[in-house]
Amino acid sequence: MEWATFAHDALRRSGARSGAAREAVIAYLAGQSCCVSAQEVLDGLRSDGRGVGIASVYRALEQLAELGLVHRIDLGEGLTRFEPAQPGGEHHHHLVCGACGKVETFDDPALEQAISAVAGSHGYALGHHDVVLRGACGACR
Amino acid sequence: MEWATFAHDALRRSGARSGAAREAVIAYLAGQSCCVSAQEVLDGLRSDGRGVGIASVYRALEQLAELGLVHRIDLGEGLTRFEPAQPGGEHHHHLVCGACGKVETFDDPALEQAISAVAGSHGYALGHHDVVLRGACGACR
DNA sequence: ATACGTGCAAAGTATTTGCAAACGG
DNA sequence: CCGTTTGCAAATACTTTGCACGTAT
Repeated sequence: MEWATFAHDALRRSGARSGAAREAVIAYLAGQSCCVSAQEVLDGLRSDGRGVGIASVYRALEQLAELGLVHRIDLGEGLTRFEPAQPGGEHHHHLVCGACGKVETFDDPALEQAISAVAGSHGYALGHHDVVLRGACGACR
Repeated sequence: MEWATFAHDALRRSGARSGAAREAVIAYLAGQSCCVSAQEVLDGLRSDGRGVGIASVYRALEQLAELGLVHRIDLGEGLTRFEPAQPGGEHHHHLVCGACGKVETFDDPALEQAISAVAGSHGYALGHHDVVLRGACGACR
């Protein structure tokens, strides 16, 4: 199922109404593969000729995050990034090159298992988790 | 070796002079086991009767971070936390309880190895990395 | 002496909130 | 209709910067 469809369903189920700004944010996010900032969302919508306000972008992202439809990602730049969350729980983490700023994603079962084991051994019911690796990418080393 | 001593040496080597505010920040951090915010550092110094300015705290933390003497940690609260970095490279990561806000630290070799393997397989020279696990702690579940 | 460190206040940036108007069910 | 959503502007929170003065070397 498309993420946008999934998001619409979840919103409807939560009792939310439909509105132009949030629809636009959902459509924009659905076309993103990796994390984007609130400002990037706004710029994307504005360049499509939509007169959206930044506050509506933040409100939409906040609402989607509360429903688990987007994940907040912090790459240490002093701003929050957001990305659509897959319903199945599949997720990836991020590798950031400190030299060129490139951001790559990765997904590693051994890492997930280690994380799960740590949470379990501390008595935690694991929720969301963020892993951000910083370093120098192949081209920049 | 004490972290404070290590920090002093590294600062001297970098050509920095000594100043009251930064000394106070170093002394405060040396007494912390886990991450603190800039405001917490300031409050700690102020309650010791020191007339330090918040700007000096930020400047000291920035300088220490650049020398690798403190690590910036982001737990997703919208502010940056700082903690003294051990010279040997030993470090820990964080578990945050979403219900009570408790922050615990952990250190897991399997996790570190998985991280190292991921970075290597992507051609990255691994630098610093942050792992933040969120969930419900034993008491809150 | 001279450059670095410091404190205050002002500026800057990201995000949130108050509010009146527009809008959906 | 009535409550949600929206855009704007103002407010807030954290962090950085400008500047005059103090201080270490």
